[in-house]
Formats: sequence, C-alpha cells, structure tokens
Amino acid sequence: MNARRKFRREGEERRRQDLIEATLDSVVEHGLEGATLRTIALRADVTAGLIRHYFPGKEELLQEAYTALVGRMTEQAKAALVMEDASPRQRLAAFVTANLNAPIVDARVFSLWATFLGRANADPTLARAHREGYLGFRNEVEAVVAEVLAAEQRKPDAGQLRHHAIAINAIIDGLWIEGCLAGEMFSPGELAAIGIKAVEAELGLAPLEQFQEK
Amino acid sequence: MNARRKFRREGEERRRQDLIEATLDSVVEHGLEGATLRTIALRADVTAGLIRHYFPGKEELLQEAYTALVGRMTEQAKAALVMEDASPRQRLAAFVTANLNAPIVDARVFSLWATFLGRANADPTLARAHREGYLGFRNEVEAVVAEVLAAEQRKPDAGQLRHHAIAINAIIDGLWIEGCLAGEMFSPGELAAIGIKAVEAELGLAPLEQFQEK
DNA sequence: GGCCTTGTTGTGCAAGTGTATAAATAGCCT
DNA sequence: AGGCTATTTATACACTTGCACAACAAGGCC
Repeated sequence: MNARRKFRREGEERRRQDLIEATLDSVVEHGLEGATLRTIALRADVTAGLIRHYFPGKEELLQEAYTALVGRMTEQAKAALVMEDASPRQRLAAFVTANLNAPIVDARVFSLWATFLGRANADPTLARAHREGYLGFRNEVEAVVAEVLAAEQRKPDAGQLRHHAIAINAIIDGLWIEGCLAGEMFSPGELAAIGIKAVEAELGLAPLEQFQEK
Repeated sequence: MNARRKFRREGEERRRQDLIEATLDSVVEHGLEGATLRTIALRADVTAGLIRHYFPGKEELLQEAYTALVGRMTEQAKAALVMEDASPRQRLAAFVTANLNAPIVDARVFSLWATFLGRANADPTLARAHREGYLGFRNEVEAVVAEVLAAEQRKPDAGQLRHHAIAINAIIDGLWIEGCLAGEMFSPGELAAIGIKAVEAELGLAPLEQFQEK
C-alpha cells in the first residue's frame, strides 16, 4: 500500500549543485567518511540511488565538492581586489579586510577546509586542487604588493617580492584561522585591524592616520 | 588446525601508547572515520578486541589520541623558549625558527591537526582540547613579546600586547601551514627567515645585521 | 492524448563497522 | 611447579556502508 514517493525532475545542473551542497553540509556535520550517501541524499531531498546517476561514485562526488568549495573561496577572496578608483594601498587594505570578515571567516567553511586538507597528503587529487587555489591566491597578493611598493617608489627584486607575498599570505591565513575557530574572542573588525597593521609593518609602510604605540 | 595466535603481555602504559600511536597513523592514512578499529589493531600488531580492554570505545580512543597529539605539539613548540643566557630577542627568534622547521613543520602532523580540527565545531571535546593548546601557545608568545619590548624600553599596554601576540601567532601558524603543505617550495631555513623578519617588522624592531630592501 | 526517454525510486547484497562476550594463555605469586 | 588472574584472542551479531539493478513515472514531443 506504500505509495511510491513523488518526485520532480530537476535540471541536471541544478541537481548536481544541490547534491554538492548537500555533500558539503554532510561533511561539516559528520566528517568525510561519516558523510554517507544516504545522509547526503536525505539532505538533498532525494534517494541515495540517484547520486550514482550524476556521479560515478562517492569519491568523485567528494572531489567535485571540494573543487567547488575551493573555487568559491578564492573567488570571494579575489573579488575584494577589483576596486575602481582606489589606491593600491587601499586595495590591499580592502583585500585584507575582506578576508578577515564574514563570509570568508566562517566556522563552516573552516571545517570543510580543514577536513579536506587533512586528507591532502593521502589524496593527490585534493592536494592538487588545493595547490592551485593557494598559488592563485598568493599570486594575487604578490601583484598587489608590487603595486603598493611601486606607488611608494620602491623597487624590490623578485625574491623580496616573493617573501613579502609569502609572509602576507601567512598573516591572512593565520588570522583567518583564529577568527574561524574563536570568532567570539575578537570584537568586530578587530582581526582586520590587526591584519592591516601587520601587513603594513611587513611592507615597511608608515601608518596612515594612526599613532605608533608609545 | 589453525593455531591460536601467540602474544605477549605488555605493560598497560606501553600498550595504551602503542594503540594511540597506531590510531594517529591510521587517521593520517584513512581519515577519522576511515580509521577502523581493525586497521588500528593491525598497525599496533594486536587484535581488534583488545582495544576495548583499554578504551571504552572508538570515540574515547580518538579523543585521547588527539589530546596526546596536541600535548606533544605545544610541548615541542614551547621547548624552544627555555634558553639560558639568551636575550629576549634571541629567544623569540629561536622560538620562531623552531616552529618553522622539522619536526614541527611536518606533513603528517599537519594532516592530523587538520583532520581533527575539521571536526572541532561538531565535537565540543575536540574544540576544548584545541582551545586550551592554542591559548597556552599564545600566552607564551605574549610573554616573550613583553620581554622583548621591555628590553627595548618600550611599554605597550595590554591591548597592544595582545594584538602583537595575535599577529605573531598568525604569522607562525600561517607559515607553518605553508611549510607543511608545500615544504619543497621553500629552501631550508627560508620559512624561518621570512618568519623572523615578519615578526620583527610587526614589533617595530630594527633589523640586526641585515639591510632593508633597496 | 499517448508514447518514449531518462531522471528517479526502491530493493537487494556482499563487505565492513563497532561492540559484546566467551574462550585461551602468558606470566606473576607463593 | 602449579594455580590465578588479567591480558589477549577469537567469534558472533546487529547494523551500516557503497554500489548494482530493476521497476516506475515525469514531462517533453509528436
């Protein structure tokens, strides 16, 4: 007597995205291996069998989900750089600020980032996806740094530029983690302020309208 | 005719440590949920049933493993601070250097760190273990920073001190991650050099025997 | 309106999971 | 030497997992 479940046919792209989103949600909640096909399907309001219609297997689904996550993260981060009519220094500050506030500072995103990255050394596919995202990010940083220094009439060589980019990248990453893991320990905007000061110190820029301590 | 497997009785503490080590190895290789009791037991050269004799269940085993990991990490990190006959500034530099080289910079440790932390927001026990380790670390940083600045006749207030500690912590964490994930992209000692320069810039210390760029 | 493609469901299955518990034996104590 | 006990093995069990496949029906097409 159990009637068969009603369903609607969604467009292929829509379904795939829904499944990926449900996968990320499940991973946040239950971990990588703990996110089962049935859990994912339940969250996508679909039965488990359907997943196999869109993805060859669980592994591929997870990989696509991670790729989508990394893509979204770097896209959001870099979006802060496209500002018209702004000095290089303002753009750099805006970049730091954007990366140290919501939605990039977010416990859910961090959970996903850490969960997937934890398996990077055992899964070359994940490792490569991360590497590409990371290098893209760092290149963006390096480009802005070059602009900032050029505006200050300074001509660092390639090695110095690279070191600045690595350090600034580390500052942003480190503060991002602190914010994601313990957001309530910081007042709004505090992380961004710390980040901007640290970045400017790294580049040897004189503070603008602020006084140095003492 | 299968003879029963031979075995030796190990001391309790020894067995517990072996099991914890085997657990960490399995987590690195297969992930949190992928590390099954049988895998762990195999690695510890023991049968699965024995685990239940030392730990109430899998969850408790994982928690103890994580606690052991965090303890080892913070212990190693802080060990670099106990130096006799060294100026505060030298101690700070040694601290940064120690944290940006092996064995702290290590792909396996990073994998574990990320894997466990990925579940911190869903598992309060893990979250607390991390929080305690992190705060202890940051307090150490803050103490050294205070010494360094005092030696330079500077008297930052509590807020400035806190901000410096947060920033320096971020620098170390961020560079640590870069080193763990892409160690081969950096020449030996390069990360430590970048870190020391960034930290000194953050604190507004004049470089010692090096020239500024340009 | 009826058909036909294919997105979607439901069921089945072998392998593997954590846990429980009985059976064996290693090694200390007297 | 021989027993006692706690450590260790081995087996059993209920349940979940990823995957395979057959049945079904949603919705475009003529």
